[in-house]
Parts: sequence; structure tokens; C-alpha cells
Amino acid sequence: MAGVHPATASRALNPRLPGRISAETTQRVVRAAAELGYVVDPVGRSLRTRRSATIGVLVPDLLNPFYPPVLRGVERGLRSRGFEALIASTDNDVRRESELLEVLRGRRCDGYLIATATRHDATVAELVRSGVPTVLVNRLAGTETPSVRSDDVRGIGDAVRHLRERGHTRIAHIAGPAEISVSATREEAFRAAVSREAAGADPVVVRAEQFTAAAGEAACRHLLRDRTITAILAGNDMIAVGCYAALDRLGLRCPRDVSLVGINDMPLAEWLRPALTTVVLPAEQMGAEAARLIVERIAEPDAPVRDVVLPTRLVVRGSTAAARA
Amino acid sequence: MAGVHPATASRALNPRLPGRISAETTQRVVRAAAELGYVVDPVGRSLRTRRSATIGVLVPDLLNPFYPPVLRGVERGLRSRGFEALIASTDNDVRRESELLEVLRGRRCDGYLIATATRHDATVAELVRSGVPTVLVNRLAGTETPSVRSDDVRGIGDAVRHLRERGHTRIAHIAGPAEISVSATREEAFRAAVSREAAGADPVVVRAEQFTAAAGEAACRHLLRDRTITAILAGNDMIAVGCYAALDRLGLRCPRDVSLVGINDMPLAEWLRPALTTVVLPAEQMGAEAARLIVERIAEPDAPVRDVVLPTRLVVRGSTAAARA
DNA sequence: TTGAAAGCGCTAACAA
DNA sequence: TTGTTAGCGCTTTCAA
Repeated sequence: MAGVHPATASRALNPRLPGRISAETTQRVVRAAAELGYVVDPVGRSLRTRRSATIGVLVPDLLNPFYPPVLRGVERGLRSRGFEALIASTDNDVRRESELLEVLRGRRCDGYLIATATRHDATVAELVRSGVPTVLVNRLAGTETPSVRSDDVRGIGDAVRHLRERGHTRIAHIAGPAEISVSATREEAFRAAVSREAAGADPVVVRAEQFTAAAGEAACRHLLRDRTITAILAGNDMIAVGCYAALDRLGLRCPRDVSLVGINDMPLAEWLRPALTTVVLPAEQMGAEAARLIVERIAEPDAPVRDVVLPTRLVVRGSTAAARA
Repeated sequence: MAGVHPATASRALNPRLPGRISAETTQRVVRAAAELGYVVDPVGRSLRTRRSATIGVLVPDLLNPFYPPVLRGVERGLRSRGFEALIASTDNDVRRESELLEVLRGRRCDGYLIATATRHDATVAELVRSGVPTVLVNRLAGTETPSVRSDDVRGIGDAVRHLRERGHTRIAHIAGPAEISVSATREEAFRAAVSREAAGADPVVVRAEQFTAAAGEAACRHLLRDRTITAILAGNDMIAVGCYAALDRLGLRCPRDVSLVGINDMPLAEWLRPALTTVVLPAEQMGAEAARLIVERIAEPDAPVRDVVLPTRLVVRGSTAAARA
């Protein structure tokens, strides 16, 4: 319709392609395209360029309220750069992780965003080894891979100090599952903070089997056989939700009897009663950063590996109060 | 490697293609493929077949806990049939809906799953008119489109009866935004149920601006200026969460002063305190059914339009009790 | 039952 | 600056 060769049209519509096209021709092509409602067929393009403009995204559990905001950031970040996400949830199942990754790899994604990496993750290790652009989110597995995470150490330090300042001396931590890297990071941060902020205190740590309310409730009931504990730092907000339930069952009240701090600031955290004091992780921003990193990495696969650490902060709500006398 | 023509290999690996291949050759090809780690390139296939094995999925709000389970059902249902989902969240913005749909259409999806349709939705109407396979989820816009929804009328009837049996006579409903079709369905069902179950009672209805806790809280505070109300049916669980907050603020207790019923049974509903009595919508199953319907529709675009209505049930937890004397 | 040939829509390399 | 040619990997049509 513009009276030019297809290749010229292609160049006119893709200004970044080699071969500059005159302004006049470009205009003619663009106008014709608009009139015809022409949009490039991504399939033809992919076949030629060997790129799909698609990123595979693996999350551990869509039902954990932490991830939807992350995905929102990922989705927006990718789409604004012309990419689409293929999202898969592994339900915290290592085998399913490798299956899903196979499916996504079958789709020839240009890169992968992995939020499911466990501490020693063979599937992810193999992915990285194969040289495919990969970015880890929130979880860490080896240092040769770019990652986005949050400064949990700082946030947890703030949380412990907050509790200490309110007179709590017996502070417990309900850690997440051992195989998840953030569990270890947070537990370590907790121990460090207690020994720093509350020298001489003996840090109490129990472990929840999963990052779920049910597992949190079980762990909390176990923990509270020790009634000297007046404050709990939960491994994440879902575990904190379980703590509310456990406290209720045990006839204890929050924050009067036990203060509670979560980690994540998941969507409903401020609507729990009492509203949850929690370490805010910038979930959406983490997703957005991850999107940026993976696109950069695809453009420059050999650029040095970067780790992005995003700031956290403590938001004080109703679930923490002064220790009972 | 199997010593056959590519076309033969293609046929051997795609048993459904025309042209039957001998068992022997097939075996040779399959074995060679396995050894080479060969997987079909979906891009080449798409270019040839004009199909992408990709479904565009539009949801209104990833942050509303109702949708992650739906997506889980969609994801599994599609993947088990060889399809992938391209998921986009519109944040309840009509303009963004049409933009995102354009982006997805640019990707040449084979079909679309729309969970965002408002009552009179031009974008969706145009999509359907263009003849692209489309299935609506949870929301209804016109009858020429297949849809998956839940039997809210039944569930709401059960809820009202439940309240009535516990002695509640002043039962109010906090409806969702007017432009969403489920808001109207539920309001109507509520009015019908009240006049059936509680003849003579005057159904009280207020409207929340959005399906969010904040909007629910505002609506509930407004509603409770009438202190004769002893029970509330919230338009969905997020609105119910807002009701908990409003009751707290007003110094009222649930269920002692006011009983509360939600709709959805979202992931955290049972962990709220008191645990939320709610109408369970089979979210994941709705997603799975939608996946099934859209794939069927792609296979047989001219089959008669089907509406799937899935059953609901009331789950009674701690937020409802006998009316105060 | 298998092979040969062609072409889906696009853009990279080369030529003009 | 634009045109020509070729080919990405696959499956379909036609022929053998």
C-alpha cells in the first residue's frame, strides 16, 4: 500500500533496525500500517530473529499473597519493554519446578525469572549453567546469577529493636522452611539482631514447615508452651496469621499478652485485627526490578552480574505493644 | 538421525497429523528425538499452523485474593492441554482493559479468557464480534458468549436463610460497584432471598464503590448508622474484611453484635478472626472450566454457546451467630 | 507409508 | 536509502 518493498516497510516500522529509512518513506509506511491496522506478526518475527520477547516466570505459590504484587511489578515491567510473561506456579514442589521449567523452555523464552530457587537447586543450577539469561527473585542460589532481593537484615533489625524498646526481652522467631534461602537469611538476621539489641538474651527459634498460616499456627502453639515469651517475629505474614489463630486458641490476646511482627506487608496485613506490624518488603518494586534486570541481561548477556538489594522498613501497626509487666 | 525426511519425523512426533506412519519408523524417530533432546520449536509450528497455543487472560485485579485461585485453575487447565496463558491485570480500569487486550491480540492468542467484563463492555463486545474464541469468567456481558460462573443465587439464598434461622430480621447487603455484573446478580439474589425467607422485611442495601476492604469499611460505617441491623451480607470477602474494620471502629463486636457473611471464600477467609462465614465460590474450578471451554471452543468454534454454572455452598464459621435479643 | 516441495511472515545480509 | 534474496523450523499438499 505504501509502494515499498516489505523489507523497507519492516525497517520503517522498526526504527532500531540497521538501514536508515527516509523520513518520507517512513511516514508513508506508518500511515499505511495504521490504515490497514497492520501489526507485526510476532511469530514470523520470532522465527527470523530467534527471540520470542517472552520471559518465563516461576513462582512458588500464587496463593501466598506476597507473590501477586511481585507479579504485578513483573508484568508491568516486562510489558512496558515489549515482553510478555509466561507465569507458572510450582506449589512449592521441587519436581514440579523442573517440569514447569521444561515446559517454559519448550516455549523458547528469552529469559527466566525464578522466584522459587531453593538453597541448593539443581534445576536452577542447570538453567544457569546452560547460559540462558536468568534472574532470581527473593531467593538466592549461588552467586553467578543476578538477583533481586530485599534488605531483610535491616528490616529484621528494626523489628527487633522496636520490640526491645517496648520492653520485650523474651523474643522468639518462627522461621520458615529450612530449604528456602530466605528462611536462613532471616533466622540469621534475627539471631544477630537479638544479640546486638538484647545482649545476653537467648534467641528462641522454632521452625514452621511451610510459609502458610496452618504451619505458622502449629509452630506458634508449640512455641507458646513457653509462656515467658512476650513477642514473636514471624518468618512471614502468613505465619503471622497462623500466630493470631494460635493465640486465640490459647486464650492469649495480641498485643496485650504477646506482640507479633510479620514480614512482607502482604495485601491484607493492615486489615487483620489487630492490624499487623510488619517488615515491609517492596514486592511490586522487586518484580519491576527483576523485569528490568532480565531485559538488560538479554540485551547484554556478558555484562557483570548484578545483585539488586531493595530497602525494607518496619511499619508499626496494632499487633505490637509494650511488654506486659 | 533416524534417516527419514523431516516431514516424516514431524508426522511421527505428531500422531494426530494426517498420514499414518509405520510403528517402526515412529519408534526410530521418537528414539532419535529423545536422544537428541529434540523438542518442536513452537515458533516454526505457529508460523505454519497459524496457531500459538496461547490464551490471553484478562483479570480485573491480581491483588483481589479471589483471582489467584482462578488463575491457578486456568493455568493448570490450559497447560495440561498444551496451552500457555498470557495473563494481564487491568486494575479495574476500562481503558487499560482495551489497551491490554490490544497487546494480547498483537501476540496472536488463539483465544481469550475475560474475567473483567463489565455490564456493557464495548471492548469485549468488539472482541466477540470479531469472531475470536472468547470465554467470560465470573462476569457476564451478553448471551452470545460462553461463560463460566457460579450459582450465586443459590449461595446467597443459603446465606440469608442461615441468618434468618438464627433470628436475624434486619439483614443488610453491601453491594459491589454498579458496573460489575455480579454486583447486580448478587443484589437481586439478596432481595429475592429476603422477600422469600423473611417476608415483610425491608431489604437494606448500600453500595461499596469497589470490591476492596477500604470501600467495604466506608460502606459499612455508613450502613451501621442504623443500629437495628444485626446481620450483613457483604458483596464479597474483601468488603467483609472492611466490615470487620468498621465494626471495630464503631466498638461493635462480630458476631455478638453483628453477624457477617462474605462471598468467595478467598484464601485467608478462614484465618480472619472470627473466621468468616462465607459463600464458597469454586474459584479454582471456575478457572479450570474456563480453560476447558476455551480450548473446546478453539477446536470447534461453531459449537453452540455453553454457559457453565458451578455450584456454591455456604460455609459457616465464626462470624455468624444468633441475633442479639 | 514416505518423500519432495512449498510457504507461513518476518528481517539479516548483501547488492544496488 | 532502498531492493533483492534467502531462510528461520515447521507442517501441509501433492506425488510417488
